[in-house]
Amino acid sequence: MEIAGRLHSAAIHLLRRAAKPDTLSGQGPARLSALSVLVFAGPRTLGELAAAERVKPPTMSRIVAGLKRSGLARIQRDGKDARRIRISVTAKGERLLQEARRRRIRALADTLTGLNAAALDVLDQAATIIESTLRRG
Amino acid sequence: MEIAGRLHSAAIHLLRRAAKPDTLSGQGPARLSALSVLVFAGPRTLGELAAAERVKPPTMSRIVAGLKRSGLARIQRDGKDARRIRISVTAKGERLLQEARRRRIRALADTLTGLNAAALDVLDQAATIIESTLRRG
DNA sequence: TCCATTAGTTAGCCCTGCTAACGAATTATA
DNA sequence: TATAATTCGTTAGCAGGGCTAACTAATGGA
Repeated sequence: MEIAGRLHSAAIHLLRRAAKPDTLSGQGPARLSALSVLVFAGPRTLGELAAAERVKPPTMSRIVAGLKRSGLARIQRDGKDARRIRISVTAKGERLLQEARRRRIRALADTLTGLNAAALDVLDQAATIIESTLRRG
Repeated sequence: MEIAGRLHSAAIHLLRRAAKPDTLSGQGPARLSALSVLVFAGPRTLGELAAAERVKPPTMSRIVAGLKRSGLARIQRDGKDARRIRISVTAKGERLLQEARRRRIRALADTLTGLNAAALDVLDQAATIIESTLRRG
């Protein structure tokens, strides 16, 4: 319980710090997050994207509509199952995500510089543990 | 540099998970966060609350209106400066906040229960590193 | 064939962020 | 002192992001 409380607090403060430069991309956090799934995990159906982001299909439907409207993702029909749609990132989308990511890294770099290799390793491991734990849960 | 991005992603997903039980309170995250400021830092004016939460005054104005409508906060006129309003938490508000906080931490703790001692130690250290680093930056 | 299931969309609700524009109160200044 | 500038908060209106309910279309099984 104690670790959970401190982790929660740390996550909140970390995100507040990191959220600022993301607004420069002109895209909200949900779109950037969905875009990063497409970039790092490849094309996905809407249901898969919704599950990965832990939101309901109608929510993801609107997020994807926004990405498409902004030219960051494209929609293709699935040949085998006409109910499914295949969502993939465009060159513009990949560029925008990488730029947003670079800005975010730079913002955090200012606060993370000064940490030694051991401390960075701890953060790296923590990120891995959190992601895998949440993926299982 | 890779670490910052992964940490950001982990924090997003962690908070998204922890936010789930908060919906049981019937209040959104912004209201709960503002309420916690009132509980732990005492009564504040609207401008002070907005600054503490890093949102603009119109946003905080609506959040406070919601808290008042739900009977979680009360508004008093400032005797010295009639432009200012003094916002304080009610007994109901304090009760609701503590319950929501307990639920949130518990939900997070539940997802961490499958982890071994070494993994928990990594998360503990990571929380410490993040908090102290952000406090300095 | 007919019907249940599945995938995605649409409509409509609420919350939360913003800017612009406003009214009221205070403070500074001519 | 009268007036102008500033400050505090609110209102209006926009967009994003979450949800449920209800719908269409396609699939697949009985």
